[in-house]
Amino acid sequence: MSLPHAILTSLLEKPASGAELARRFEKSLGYFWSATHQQIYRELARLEEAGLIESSDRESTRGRQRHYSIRGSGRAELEQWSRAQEDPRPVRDALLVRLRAAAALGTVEVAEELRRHIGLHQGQLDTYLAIEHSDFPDGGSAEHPSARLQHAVLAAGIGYERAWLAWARDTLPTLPRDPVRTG
Amino acid sequence: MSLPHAILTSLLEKPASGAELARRFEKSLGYFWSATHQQIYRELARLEEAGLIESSDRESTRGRQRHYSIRGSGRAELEQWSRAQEDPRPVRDALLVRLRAAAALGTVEVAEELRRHIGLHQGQLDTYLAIEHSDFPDGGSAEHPSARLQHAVLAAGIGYERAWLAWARDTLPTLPRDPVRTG
DNA sequence: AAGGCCATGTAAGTAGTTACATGATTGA
DNA sequence: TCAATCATGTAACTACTTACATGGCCTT
Repeated sequence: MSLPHAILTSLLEKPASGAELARRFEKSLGYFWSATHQQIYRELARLEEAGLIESSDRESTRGRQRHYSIRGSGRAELEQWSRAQEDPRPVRDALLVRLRAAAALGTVEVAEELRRHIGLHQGQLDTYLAIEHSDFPDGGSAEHPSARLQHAVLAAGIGYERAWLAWARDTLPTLPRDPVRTG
Repeated sequence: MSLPHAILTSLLEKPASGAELARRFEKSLGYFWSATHQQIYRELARLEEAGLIESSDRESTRGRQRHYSIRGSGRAELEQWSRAQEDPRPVRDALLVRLRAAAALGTVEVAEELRRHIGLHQGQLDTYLAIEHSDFPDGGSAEHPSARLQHAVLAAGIGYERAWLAWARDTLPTLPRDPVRTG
């Protein structure tokens, strides 16, 4: 149940339209809780219905921008949720399922796909590092508490990608050789 | 779309009943692709309908055990899927959303909950390490290809938990102090 | 005024979760 | 024999995905 709370958080940081929220999810929030614009619009409608947020235009306005901001009850809901206990959900990684399938089948070539994923994860890591460089240039010592938390969230993403890449680079050379290519 | 393929993989390793599959998901497969028994039974019905697996008892047998095994077409489907390209899904971590919410709210105590999660992740890591110790005692040098892949999958889980714990232990001391407790 | 783009939205389908129900087996 | 447990299953709901639709605005 994190999507509504992610939206409330983003609106608390700054009021926005649905499309603007979708853009924020694309480039920051979505790194650890992704959402499509369809999910966002639906959730905004629910949150407004529940009285946790309010918009400039109460009726359905197709095509016209509609600005949302958080209400007091929304902030209260967010405080309560952020204090609650909630266990971590287990990881889901389809690539690991495929590796295990390959192990069971005994014949399948997986090195190529693993290399492709290494490229994708490296790209994600580079993105995180670029954000860190631009948003937290001073290395983290002198930040005030809220910036520290934001930095910590980013650091989690960086740590995850680095661990993934380290694992993949350890694993790759242990795999059966793939067919030699000409050239 | 990994659940049916995870089930096919498990049945390829060894035929099983639904409950036995649920137990396997509990203690190994589920570490990177979890599933409840309800999902498993539903998926088994679909896979049998599609002709990819077969069971001892064709009719609905409430209460009585029903053994499934994979058919040739199921193995073919699994081979095709394990060869396919499929991009990684973005990470979803509700705790990071809560940290970001706490940063935006400015007042919320998060250290306690972070410590609780450290305990949970440490427990998961210990579980993985125990499995590694019992299933791959020789350190990984002399394993044959299929065992190497299985070991690699386990190593991914270990690497993930270690990275998470390292991040959390770096982050914890940077958080605002929580109320001093008596005693 | 027409074409392209942007913002908002609808619809349908799939996946995952939570709560509950029923028949079989076991063992006190 | 009856309570506990196990195996299988149903139902309802929520979350997420994919495909498509509509209205407004901007540019030419």
